Amino acid sequence: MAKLDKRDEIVRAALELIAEHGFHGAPMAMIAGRAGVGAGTIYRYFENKDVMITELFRELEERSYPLIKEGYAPDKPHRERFIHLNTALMHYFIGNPLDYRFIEQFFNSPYGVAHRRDKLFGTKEGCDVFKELFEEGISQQVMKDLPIVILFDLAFGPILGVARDHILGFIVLDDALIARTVEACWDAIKR
Amino acid sequence: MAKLDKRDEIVRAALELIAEHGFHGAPMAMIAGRAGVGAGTIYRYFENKDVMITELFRELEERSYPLIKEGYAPDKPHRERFIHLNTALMHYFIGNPLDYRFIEQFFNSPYGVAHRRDKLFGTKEGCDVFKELFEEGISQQVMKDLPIVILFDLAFGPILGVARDHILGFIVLDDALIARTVEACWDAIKR
Amino acid sequence: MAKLDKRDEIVRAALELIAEHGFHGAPMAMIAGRAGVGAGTIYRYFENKDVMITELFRELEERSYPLIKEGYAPDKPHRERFIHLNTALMHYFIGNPLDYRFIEQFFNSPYGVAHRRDKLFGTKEGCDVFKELFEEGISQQVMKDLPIVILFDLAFGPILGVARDHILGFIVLDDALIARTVEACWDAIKR
Amino acid sequence: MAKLDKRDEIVRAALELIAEHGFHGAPMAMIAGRAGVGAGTIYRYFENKDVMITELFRELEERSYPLIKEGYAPDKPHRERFIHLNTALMHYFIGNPLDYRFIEQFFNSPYGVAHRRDKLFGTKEGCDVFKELFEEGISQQVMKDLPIVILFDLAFGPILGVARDHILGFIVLDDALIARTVEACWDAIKR
DNA sequence: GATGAATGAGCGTTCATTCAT
DNA sequence: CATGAATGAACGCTCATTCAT
Repeated sequence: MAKLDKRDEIVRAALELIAEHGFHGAPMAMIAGRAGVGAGTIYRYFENKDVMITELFRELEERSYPLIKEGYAPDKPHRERFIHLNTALMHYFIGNPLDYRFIEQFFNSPYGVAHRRDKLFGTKEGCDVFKELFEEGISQQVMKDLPIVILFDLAFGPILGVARDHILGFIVLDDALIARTVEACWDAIKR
Repeated sequence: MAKLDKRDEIVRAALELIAEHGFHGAPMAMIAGRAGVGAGTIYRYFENKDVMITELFRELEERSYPLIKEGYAPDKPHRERFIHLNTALMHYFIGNPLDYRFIEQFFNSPYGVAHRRDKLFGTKEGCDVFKELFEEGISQQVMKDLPIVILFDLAFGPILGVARDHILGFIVLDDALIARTVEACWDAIKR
Repeated sequence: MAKLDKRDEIVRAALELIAEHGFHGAPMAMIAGRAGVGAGTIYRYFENKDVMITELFRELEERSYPLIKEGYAPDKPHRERFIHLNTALMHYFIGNPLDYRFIEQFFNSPYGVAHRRDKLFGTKEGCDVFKELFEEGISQQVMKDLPIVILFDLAFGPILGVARDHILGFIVLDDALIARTVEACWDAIKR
Repeated sequence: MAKLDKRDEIVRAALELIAEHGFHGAPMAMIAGRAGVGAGTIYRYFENKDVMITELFRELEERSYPLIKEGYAPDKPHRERFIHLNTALMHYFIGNPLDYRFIEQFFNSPYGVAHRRDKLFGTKEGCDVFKELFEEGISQQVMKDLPIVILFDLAFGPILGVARDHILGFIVLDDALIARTVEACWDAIKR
């Protein structure tokens, strides 16, 4: 097994186990076992468990970003662009429930708070398309003139919730329902 | 210290510490210490940590419910009723940040999932005002004809997010901003 | 409830619970609960748990002694006397399984060792009939000339074992089987 | 310290402490301390305390069985065979007082009851020599026609008792005394 | 570099005993 | 006298991390 393979296996195993059992239900030894490496080996790639989790989130972000941006046309109207992005996001979540569960846990933890702080105030890049879209939408008076943070909450809060309800089996999403949900989010932010 | 005082102290300490550090960051011994009681004392009032957490949530629910329903007029138009409730909810959250953080942790945990399931499918009462309002709104074609679960997500997801951002200091809410946020939620669910 | 009643209730409850669950499976609070008294009340009658257990054993001994000696005729031949006593002992055990279980636990514990030491070397009275019978039996060359301790083991060891097997359901004793077992014990000690 | 050494140290420490203080008087931390290992180390070798105790008993059994059967001649008369086995058993006990005390505790506990049940009714092998000897002895009318369980009690009850009295210092056994005690047990079971 | 046995601090929980009422 | 709420030391057990091999 090459070096990168090992790292990948660790990442994969950690994602699976944390998604399934939460941070505290996924001991390092279990992750190592699932990854097929020694427990000590994880520490060659990650300084400690916290760092591993943060790193893992970063990789998820990087992996998902292109998927969401795929087919994104910056020239289309704001509404269309928003719907494109949010639909892609929803599809990403329900198509990758492990990723979703991990991200949800991450946001709802001290890690998530720090991360959000960095995103909003720091120099960290990430949801830049969204940010740009929102800023443009506000300035062009297509969207409500609310703090951008609030627009994020209006746009993504329901998506996260609906994705969770689907993954947990409370509802069964189909393309029509996704479209109507995303549309409703647009109603929330549009002028 | 009278008996009820002790229980209250435990509840208060648990709420504070869990809100601040999460379930796993709030050991029973630390809760006992903060409450000024012996470690074993907690177990006179709660069978175990899980039961304590569930109970704590239930008390929060009971405490908040009247606050939210206060001044609620079932005869007013749906829009007004919705805005009343959601505004009250937001005020409750930002006025009781400890409660908010605890509730957030609770929902994002196995407890929360079970609770949500009971609420949605079971006979458990609780968010009945909301449920009734939504069902009525749908049938009277004032609100979008979406599964009620999705309406919940559209209505509360943003509120939770915005409340958190305020509590964490990412934004500073005032009455105007709250009003406009709640209004935006209404836009999401209204027809 | 009069004073003696309380003490009796405690003794009864302790016997039941210890017989059923062992010393460590019978917390003082549970004993108090079963006895219908407060937890602290036990300590008015017994200095601590150890003392209570020792005392309890002593009472059992006192209670059983007359039952076993009942109908004992010191003039009869040794064989007949031995068989009378051992049969009575067996009947006592299988007729009072709680007593048996408690006694068994008691013997098999630090308490039991100390008690046995006192009995053999000290001034404590108790199994005097047996002791006299054995000493007489030896001196009259009816029984084997073995240390009296060994005679005790030969005479009672099997009785305890068979009683336990009956109580645990490994065998079903009837009068004939008891008679033959006791007879076998006699064979072990007789010359 | 090699891997097997650690396990051996744990086993030795557990045997010593349990023999001396009983199951409840031998906390895992104390066993670890005596063994010179960390508390968690025990759990690398045994799933939990119960498993450790059961395993320990099994190892004792395995260790003792060859000692007891050594020199056993299945062709000799029943009497001689019985005396050989029971004498060997007695020697094993008084030569390994720690083993004896542990075994005694084990039998007098829920573990022991379950074990006995398996032995008597199940397919578990173990005291097979004894069982065979007894069954043969009964069918050839050399021994009393009693349930085999009772024969076990008559044969071993006294041995256990006498061994304990020796270990506790109530008597001092020598070869002659052992011989006469074993002989007495034979008298109990022989026709 | 890779391993996994070893560690021990820390967890949730129990229970004999005390003492204010 | 009787109570039972309160205690806190002690228990069995877990797991992030280290380090000898």
